[in-house]
Amino acid sequence: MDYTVNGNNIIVSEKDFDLDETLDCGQAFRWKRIPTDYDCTYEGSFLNDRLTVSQIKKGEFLFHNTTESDFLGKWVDYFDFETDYSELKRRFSEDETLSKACQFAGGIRLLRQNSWECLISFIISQNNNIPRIKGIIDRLCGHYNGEFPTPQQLAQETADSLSYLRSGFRAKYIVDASCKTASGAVDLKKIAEMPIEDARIALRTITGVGPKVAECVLLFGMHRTEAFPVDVWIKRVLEEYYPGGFPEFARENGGIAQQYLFHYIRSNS
DNA sequence: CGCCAGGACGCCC
DNA sequence: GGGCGTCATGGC
Repeated sequence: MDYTVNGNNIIVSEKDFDLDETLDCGQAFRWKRIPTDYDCTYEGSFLNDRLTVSQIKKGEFLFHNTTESDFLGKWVDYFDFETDYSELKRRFSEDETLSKACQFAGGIRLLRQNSWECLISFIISQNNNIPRIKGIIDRLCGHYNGEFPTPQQLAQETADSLSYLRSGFRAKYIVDASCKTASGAVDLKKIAEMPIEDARIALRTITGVGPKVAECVLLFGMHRTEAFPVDVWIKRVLEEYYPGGFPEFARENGGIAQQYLFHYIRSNS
């Protein structure tokens, strides 16, 4: 990744990055594509830091109204710019299917999101579709001045008081996750450092967090790249292309591989 | 109307 | 320990 300061903006050059593929692939739900003259532009936020970012052309990006210190201090980490995805994809390409998936959607990066926001987001995601997930999270943040509520704030709510979300049966899961996080019964910072099997067990003490949601929180919210969420699409990939098991060499970054495969199989079905 | 959506729970055997 | 109905909501 290279960058230059240009007035109030930062210009970023990174070939292993595509805005649509990264921000609209189902790993984050609070980015909105807005119409501009650029290839594409997204507005969104990480914690309470808002950002407008455009793709000027393939591999080149404009971070609007961003200081160099904010860029280096926040967005480099969020977009995982210090990880060499070329090297990752080179290693993945030893496998034929993964090689095709990397060529198909090679601009996906694994965002380093906030674990708490991820936990609530993926609880909402269960048995749901992406547009509706976004709508529910939008109503949730809209209720708190556009910012994502804290565990303490949400712990005061009940399934009834959350009815404005229209999140259905998931409301009681949101309340349980919030109470357990606010009370310290669930400590996301500690869970992030645990051996992964212990982390899975700890996350699943929350009602409404099963294998899939726990894996998503580990991968997207704690950057545990060995976490491997399996949904119906990935199950299909495993049955069709990996009857003998997922290749050992790719497992330490299985979650990133999973992102490429997920996008690949969905777009080609 | 039925079906499905990046699932989890409760109950059954 | 696997199989299956149920859980809200909304788009198609």
